[in-house]
Amino acid sequence: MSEVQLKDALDALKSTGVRITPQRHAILEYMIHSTMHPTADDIYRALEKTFPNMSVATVYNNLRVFRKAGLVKELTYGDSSSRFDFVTHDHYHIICNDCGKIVDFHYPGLDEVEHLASHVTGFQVDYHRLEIYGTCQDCLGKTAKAQ
Amino acid sequence: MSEVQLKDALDALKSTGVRITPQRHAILEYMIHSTMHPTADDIYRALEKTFPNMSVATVYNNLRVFRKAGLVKELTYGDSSSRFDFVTHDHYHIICNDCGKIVDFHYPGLDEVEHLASHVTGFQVDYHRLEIYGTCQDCLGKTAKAQ
DNA sequence: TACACTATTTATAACGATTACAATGTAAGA
DNA sequence: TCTTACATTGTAATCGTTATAAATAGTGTA
Repeated sequence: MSEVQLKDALDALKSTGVRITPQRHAILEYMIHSTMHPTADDIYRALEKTFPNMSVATVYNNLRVFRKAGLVKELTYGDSSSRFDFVTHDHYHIICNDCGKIVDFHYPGLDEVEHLASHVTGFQVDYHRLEIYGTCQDCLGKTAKAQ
Repeated sequence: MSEVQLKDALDALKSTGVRITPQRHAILEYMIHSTMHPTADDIYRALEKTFPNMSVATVYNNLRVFRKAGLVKELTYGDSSSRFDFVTHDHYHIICNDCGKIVDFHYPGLDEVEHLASHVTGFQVDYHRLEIYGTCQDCLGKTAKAQ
């Protein structure tokens, strides 16, 4: 399943004339298999055993390449560092304000909001971004115990 | 109208035991009268004529004070620096990918999305964030001319 | 008014994420 | 093989933001 995703991603890259280096292969593979939404540093640290002298710059460079190819989305939240999300199908994120966990969920596209916004502001709409914030069950349980 | 907003904000601050310094007054006033969504640096540069030796730290400190008091929202987008938005009533933002302009628009709350997300993930939902991206009319006009 | 206490501002140094740059390495095509 | 273009590496630089310590100003009390 994720093997197919990896193969598709590599094919997509190759078809746009991007070389598949071992580092790129490893970064993509890591992103696809990772259920969380890693930061550049997460990726760097996860791969430094396999690539002892890979540079952080390489991670950033390639994340940019993947982003331009549409394979990866950059998530910018309040905290300092960006998180990166392998693009599978459209989904939204719900984020725990206690522990920072990010969980995916699906919802039919919010076309109506886009239409209204476009109508009211005169903008040509390209896309939107939606996130929900709250507290996950683990953290709810923890605070309940602590009392 | 905005005078009332300013007075309300100052009262709200005073009631929580925060001192109203000239700098705080000026920052709040600037934010209320500004139609755009300024960065900390925008505020700093706008006020350095009136307060020639105000520090950038003062701007950041007070934005944090205002944020904790619920007077101001911090908007974190992909670009480097945060933007700050004086909280009037609930509204969403539509953002131009060309020039970065941010325009407000209203839309009835997306309760349904929150409910579904809560149901599917088990989170206790607090709030959500939605932004729409596209191109504003000015920039649409410019590219049309350029062709 | 004088004093002590606390909040606030200021100036500057430090931090951390990200990017720029130059040098080196590596792959593909003639 | 030679050439050329692309990738990686290591490091320095950048930039937004925060921490810190000293100076300043406000508040309450005697």
